Amino acid sequence: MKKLTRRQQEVFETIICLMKEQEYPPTIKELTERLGAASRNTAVKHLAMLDRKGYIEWKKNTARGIKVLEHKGLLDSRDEWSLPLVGAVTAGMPMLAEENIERYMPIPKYLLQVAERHFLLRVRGESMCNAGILNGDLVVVRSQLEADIGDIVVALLENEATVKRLAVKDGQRYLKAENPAFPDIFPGREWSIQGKVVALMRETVV
Amino acid sequence: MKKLTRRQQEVFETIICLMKEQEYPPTIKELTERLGAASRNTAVKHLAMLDRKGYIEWKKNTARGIKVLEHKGLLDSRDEWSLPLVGAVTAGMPMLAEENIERYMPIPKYLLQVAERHFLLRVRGESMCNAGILNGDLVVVRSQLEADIGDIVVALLENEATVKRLAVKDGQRYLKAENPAFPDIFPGREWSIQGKVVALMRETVV
DNA sequence: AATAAGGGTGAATATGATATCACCCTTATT
DNA sequence: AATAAGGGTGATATCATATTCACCCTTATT
Repeated sequence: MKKLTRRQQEVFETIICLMKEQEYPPTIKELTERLGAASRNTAVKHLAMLDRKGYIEWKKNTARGIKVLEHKGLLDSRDEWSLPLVGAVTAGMPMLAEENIERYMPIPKYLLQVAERHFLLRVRGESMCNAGILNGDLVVVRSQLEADIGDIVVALLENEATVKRLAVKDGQRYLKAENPAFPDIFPGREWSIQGKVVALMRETVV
Repeated sequence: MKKLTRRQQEVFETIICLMKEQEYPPTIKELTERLGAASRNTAVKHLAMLDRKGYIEWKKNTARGIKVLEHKGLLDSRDEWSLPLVGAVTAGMPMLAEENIERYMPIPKYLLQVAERHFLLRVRGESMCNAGILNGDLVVVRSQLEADIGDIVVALLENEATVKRLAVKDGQRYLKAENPAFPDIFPGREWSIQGKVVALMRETVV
């Protein structure tokens, strides 16, 4: 991408700034004023240049027709997915039924490739602390009914969801707690894998 | 918030849809067309209603003057901060100098209250694994030169940054590794606290 | 039967926003 | 000395957009 002059950089940042303030792009008039310029043509020329250099997309004859293009992460819009935070995990087929969804939370895109078939779960308890998963952590789960040995999974036993590592002993699969104080679980009758933990977020209480 | 009629819900979703397509709000004309209505006044009336019911903010005499307000997480925009990912941590005053910043990454707002004085750091090594911080984790650090005993801090010793827990023994502060295999560090001559770890993100390699 | 509210039409009007012209200044580059 | 490029001014023409008015239909509610 072609480099910007100091002034062009300034104009570019002003656009981003105005977009964050208003939630939509500025008009040429607004931009002119914020730049402290007297003539709108000043803004017009800069927009044309920023468009030519690939920093924005400028649609002609369109009010606020400015689209800021990705620029080394300076612009963060559209870099997130919206995933459902699941409260109660239930056994009935549609785990993501309306009632189970507490709210939607934005998750950075770099934590997962696609948004489909993912949901969030708040971890309760210390049974996985040796795997770096603490009480209160928010885990991103990919919804799937199978998993590989060694994966950290969300399993459903008797209407209760639990996060454990999938392990095998004597040819039998079981759920291994990553904390010696907690027992491993050798599931009895009915149990199922609901998904695999693919990412994690922790907010420290300050 | 007042409930929407079926049609109003439809209009509302159409607006969000158009915003995602274009990256800026639609004009009344565009909205009218997308709704399949013949008269712009149809769109105008709906906009007025959505504004009155608190779903949007509609600025008069303004092209594309539509702001979609928060609606149970359906709209995820602007829920993130853009923080610098620091590569090399250096001793020279401006830790956040241009050269040190690898890139900017969007961080969900709920992980921290304000964006000011925060940066990101990629954790290397296993010395903090008992505190739930693993190799490769991305920690969100609040930039501060002091910290309380028990805080997990980013410390700078001899031009190297390290993440440890701040502890005290015999009245002397030291850096405690949360992994018995790693030694605690009793800093010698020059060392400093650069910040406090306030959040964490982990992306599991799938 | 009368009324209110949601939803819609069509056209005139006002105004906000964009496009473009000619022209100016300064600083490098050739 | 000539030229090109960045940066800027001011005015005008044109277009896109928003606003408003009068009027229509349907479905509940009173």
